Amino acid sequence: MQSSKSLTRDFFARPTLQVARELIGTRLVHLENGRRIAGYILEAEAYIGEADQGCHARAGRTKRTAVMYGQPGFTYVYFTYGMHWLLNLVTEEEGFPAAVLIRSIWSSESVDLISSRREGVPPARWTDGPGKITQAFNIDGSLNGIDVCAPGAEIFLEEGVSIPDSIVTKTPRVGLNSVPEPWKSIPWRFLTQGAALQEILAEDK
DNA sequence: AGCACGATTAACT
DNA sequence: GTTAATCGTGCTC
Repeated sequence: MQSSKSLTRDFFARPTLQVARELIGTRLVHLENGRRIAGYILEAEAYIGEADQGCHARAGRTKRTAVMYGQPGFTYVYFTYGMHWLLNLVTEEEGFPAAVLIRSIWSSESVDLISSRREGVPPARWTDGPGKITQAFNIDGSLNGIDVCAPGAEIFLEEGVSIPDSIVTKTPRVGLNSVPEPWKSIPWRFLTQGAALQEILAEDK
């Protein structure tokens, strides 16, 4: 049974680890020319404050990181490796820089459009990486710093399915190869997978 | 002004 | 397992 209730600012104005965990199972929606492109978030990572040496805010407030210092519930979309856009959602109170990186999604709406943007790729690989998500959902820097809690927002989140703790795994974050400990290994990545998850998704028709 | 590198991906051996 | 692609950002000179 699908719920269409949108996540409000209160959801994002909380500790980042809690937001990252609870985003698992919610639906990300990109309203593109009025058409819904959507899917269930399966993997997310927390980036928390200037002390976190894996977080971009370790460099302090710059033009790029400014949005992380702003209100929770805004997008932080940045460009990396010269070719990929990555989508984050800003968390915690205004003034404290933190965000959640959306790393993996199970595509559920406008799959024909997603398929065409991921030509030759099997469905399970359409959106199983942060750069793949933005490619499939057509998200880029023009959508940086938008309020996902505003009525009619182009990007927003909806209550989706309930994912029990028994099928949520916590691991170190991915790709922080030159980040010092303890930040490199701290388990701030949340993901869900497996047969039990597939059953939950299959029942949400 | 120059430089090293990255919250990645796809295509290799 | 390794590596190229490709460019904005932040740091150093």
